[in-house]
Amino acid sequence: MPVDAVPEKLLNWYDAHHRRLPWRAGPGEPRAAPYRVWLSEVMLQQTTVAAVKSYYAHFTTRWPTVADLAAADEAEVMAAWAGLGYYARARNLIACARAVVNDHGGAFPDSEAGLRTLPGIGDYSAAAIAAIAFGRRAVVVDANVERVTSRLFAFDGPLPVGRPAIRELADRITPDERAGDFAQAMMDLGSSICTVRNPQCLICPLHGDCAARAAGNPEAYPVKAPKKAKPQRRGTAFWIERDGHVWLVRRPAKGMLGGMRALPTGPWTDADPGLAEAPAKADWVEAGSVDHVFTHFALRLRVVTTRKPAPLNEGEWWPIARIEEAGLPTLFARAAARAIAAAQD
DNA sequence: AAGGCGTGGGT
DNA sequence: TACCCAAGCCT
Repeated sequence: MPVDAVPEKLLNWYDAHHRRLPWRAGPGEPRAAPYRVWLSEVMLQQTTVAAVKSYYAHFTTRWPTVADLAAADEAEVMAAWAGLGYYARARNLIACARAVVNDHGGAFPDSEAGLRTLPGIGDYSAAAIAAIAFGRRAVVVDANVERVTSRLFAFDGPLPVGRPAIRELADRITPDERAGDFAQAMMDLGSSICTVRNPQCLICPLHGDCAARAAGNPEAYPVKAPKKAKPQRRGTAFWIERDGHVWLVRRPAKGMLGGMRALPTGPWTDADPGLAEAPAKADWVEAGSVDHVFTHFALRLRVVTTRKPAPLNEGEWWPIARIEEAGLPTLFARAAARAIAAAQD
């Protein structure tokens, strides 16, 4: 099926129907600032537009330039990221801002290769920023592009092995001009029309060009390798209270929820660890448990509380009335809510 | 290079 | 309900 007309059709559709998003250039503005494009792309990695919006607004208000972010207090940035997930992104965000200021004179590299060297910027983000912020011709491949492209060509090589081949197909339809708009058009199309389930082929601008549509099985693409089962793990969180304050720790920089404030916990294992590795000697009171699902395992976190702890180290007393300002990841925000609710029973 | 790494919305 | 999945990156 010939695809020569695909770029023009898609760009025409984009001109008429594209989403208005805070990080996109407004009318009369040719391109958004590289800092804003970069910030939005990092936030959008594996994350929905709806979830990103309020975080993007806060970050751009609190840190309007890359220099502001480079000079920011790390703990404040991590707390501002709390709830968005994939916290390595926040650590890399700070490292990247500092690299731009220290190694690139405060300006983002304007090429895909230059961007690719920065922390937290991989193949996708480098291509997206080069195309959207700098007008470069780059082949931008995210999950939307993989879905649209695999359907367009009825490409049935299973992911992730088939990924390089899909990139070749995407390269074939990427125009020399307006590659940034083309990429965003593919993503808008993927999010609104060429969806994972129930694609709206009847209103798709590429209806007549799509091999999967012609075959009547668009939902069959992309083909994916089977996924593994999620193990169930168990752990215990310790809510230690004194004079209206709770004891919080900071998790190690690497690993789950790395660098984030948290309630103390013991190890997360396949059996209930109980009170093993409690941070203090105390008479623990049950406060219930929280079930939380991560990318590669599910966790049942038992919450226990005390108001009379033995001495503690390496942590801080945080006012319970302002617990939402601690920047707890969602797991611990839920555990905290459980402890507070239990105290009122 | 396969697996670690969050969360919330949709079906 | 239980599952799927999202504008991926890093090691």
